[in-house]
Amino acid sequence: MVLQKKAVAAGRVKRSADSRRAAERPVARKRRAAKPRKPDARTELTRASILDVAERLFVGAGFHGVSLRQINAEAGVNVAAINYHFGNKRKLFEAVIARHLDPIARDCTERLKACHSLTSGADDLLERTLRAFVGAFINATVGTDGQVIAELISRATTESDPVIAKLANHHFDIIWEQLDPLIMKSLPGYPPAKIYWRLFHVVGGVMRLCVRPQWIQYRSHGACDPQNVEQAVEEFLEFAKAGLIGHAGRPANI
Amino acid sequence: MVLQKKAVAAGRVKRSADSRRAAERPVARKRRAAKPRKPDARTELTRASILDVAERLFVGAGFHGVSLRQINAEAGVNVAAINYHFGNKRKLFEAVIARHLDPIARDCTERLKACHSLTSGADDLLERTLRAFVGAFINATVGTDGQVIAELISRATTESDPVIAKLANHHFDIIWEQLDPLIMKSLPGYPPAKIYWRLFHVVGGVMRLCVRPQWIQYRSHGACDPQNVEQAVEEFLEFAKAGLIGHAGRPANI
DNA sequence: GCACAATTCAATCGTCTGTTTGTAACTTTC
DNA sequence: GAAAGTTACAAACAGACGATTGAATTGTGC
Repeated sequence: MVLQKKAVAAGRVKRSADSRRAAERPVARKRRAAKPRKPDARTELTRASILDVAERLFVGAGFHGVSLRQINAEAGVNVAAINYHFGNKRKLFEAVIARHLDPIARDCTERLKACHSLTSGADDLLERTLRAFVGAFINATVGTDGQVIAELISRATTESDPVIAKLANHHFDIIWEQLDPLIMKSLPGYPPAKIYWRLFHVVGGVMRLCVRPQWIQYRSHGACDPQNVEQAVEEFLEFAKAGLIGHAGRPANI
Repeated sequence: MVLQKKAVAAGRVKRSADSRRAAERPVARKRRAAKPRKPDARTELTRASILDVAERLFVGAGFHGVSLRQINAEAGVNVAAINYHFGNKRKLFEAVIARHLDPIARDCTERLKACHSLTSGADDLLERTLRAFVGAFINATVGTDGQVIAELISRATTESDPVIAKLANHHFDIIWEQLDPLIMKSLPGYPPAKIYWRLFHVVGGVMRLCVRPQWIQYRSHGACDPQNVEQAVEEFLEFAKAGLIGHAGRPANI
C-alpha cells in the first residue's frame, strides 16, 4: 500500500520520443500524415529503468514473486508504463531475459566457431573448446552485475510458463549446435554415449558455477574465491578435461 | 473462477480423528476433562492429499506460482483446510519439502558414516564415498515420483523467501558435514582449495543429474537414457573420480 | 444420550493482482 | 501556433489472493 507513494517520490525521468517502436504497440495506427517523433532520451530512460528494476527483482523472486507495482514503484514510473512499453508482464520478462541471453549466446557461438579449424583429436582442441564454452558464460556472469544474469537463466529455465522456458532453451540450442560436434571431434574413438554423459556433467558444473558462485566460498570455509575468475576457469578446465578424457587418459577398453 | 466448483465436484474423504497433532495447532487448548479423539483415517487422508497435490503443483510452478485455492480445488478439500492443518502457505511448503528432504538427508548421512572406517587415501574410499553420496540422491530421485523431489529441492534453494532457502540448505549442511572430511581423507596431499573446486563441480553434476535428467536424453539424441539408474550412477562415478583425482592420477606437482 | 473435542464447510474479510481507461503533458511537423 | 503523434499519469476495473470466521458436522469417551 506504500508502494504507490514511492513511485511518486522517485525522481521522474525527462521526456522525449521514439516512433520506431510504434510498430510494436497495440494501439491502432492510421498514419495519414505521418508525423513521428524523433528518438527520445526520456522514453529510452523509462524503458531502461523498467528493465533494470525488473531484472533485479525477477532475479530475486522469480516471475510470480514480483508484481508490476513493485517494479513500477522502484523504477519511479507509472503503473501503466509497463503495459504501454512492453504489452504485459510476461513480455517484460522475456525482454529482460533476451537482453542478456542474446549476447551470451552470440559470444559463445563465435568463440566456438573459431575452434572448428583445429586438428581433430588434438588435446589443444578439447581445451580450447571447453575454454570457449565456459569463457562466454563466466565472462558474462562474474562481471559487473555478477550472477544476476546466470540466476536469471536459471530462473527462466525452471519457470513453469512454457513460453518462458522455451525462450531460455532456444538460446542454448544455438550454443549446443556448435559445442556438440566440437567435443565429439576432440575425443575421437570414444563412444558417443559416454561423451554425452560426461559432457552432461561438465555443463552441470558450468551452470552451477554461474548460478551459485557463493556456494563454494561457503563450503570451502573461504579457501576458494569465486571472484577470482581466472582461477575459477583454470580449476574448472582442469576438472572438466580430466573428467572428459577419463581417469588415466583414454583407457584401452574404451 | 471455476476452481471452486471443482472442489465440490471432487470426492470427499471419509472422516476420523487424530488428537496427537492437536499440540501443533494454533487453537487454544483447555483440557479440563481430556477427551481427545483417536487417530482418524479421514483426517490423515485430508492432510496427505493436500501434501500430494501441493507437492505436484509447487514442483511445477514454484511457491509463488501456486495458489492455495488451486491446491484446495485439486485436493477436493475446503478453502480453510490448509490453514487449519498447516497454519499457512509457507508452512505447507516447508512440510512438503521436509517430507522428502528428511529421508534423503538421513539416508545419505548413514551411507557416508559407513565409509569412515576405511583406510585413508585408498582408491576404494573415494569411490565408496562418492557412491554413497550420489546413491542417496539418485535413489530418491529416479524412483517412482522421479525428479519431483529434486525439482523441489532446486525450487526451494532458489526460492526468494529466506526461510524456505534456509530449510533446504540446512539439510545439505548435515550431508556436507560427513562428505567434506571423507573426500579430504580420500585425497591426501591435495591442496584443500583444489579439492573444494573439484568437489564443487562434482556436486553441481549430481544436482543437475537430479534436476534435469531429461536434458541428457534430449541433447544426446536419445543415446543416453537417464531412466537407466545404474548406468547413470556408473557414468557419473567414472567422471567424478577422474575429475577429482586429476588428469593422469595425482601429478607430482600437486 | 450427552458433553466435548476434532474436523469440515460456506461465507467473507481486506488486500493485492494485472490490466485498462480517459486525460493531460509533451514533442514534433507543418 | 495549430494539429497530430507520442508518452505519462491518476484512477479505476474485475478478479484472485491468503487468511479468518462462526456455524455445522462428525467422532469419542463417559
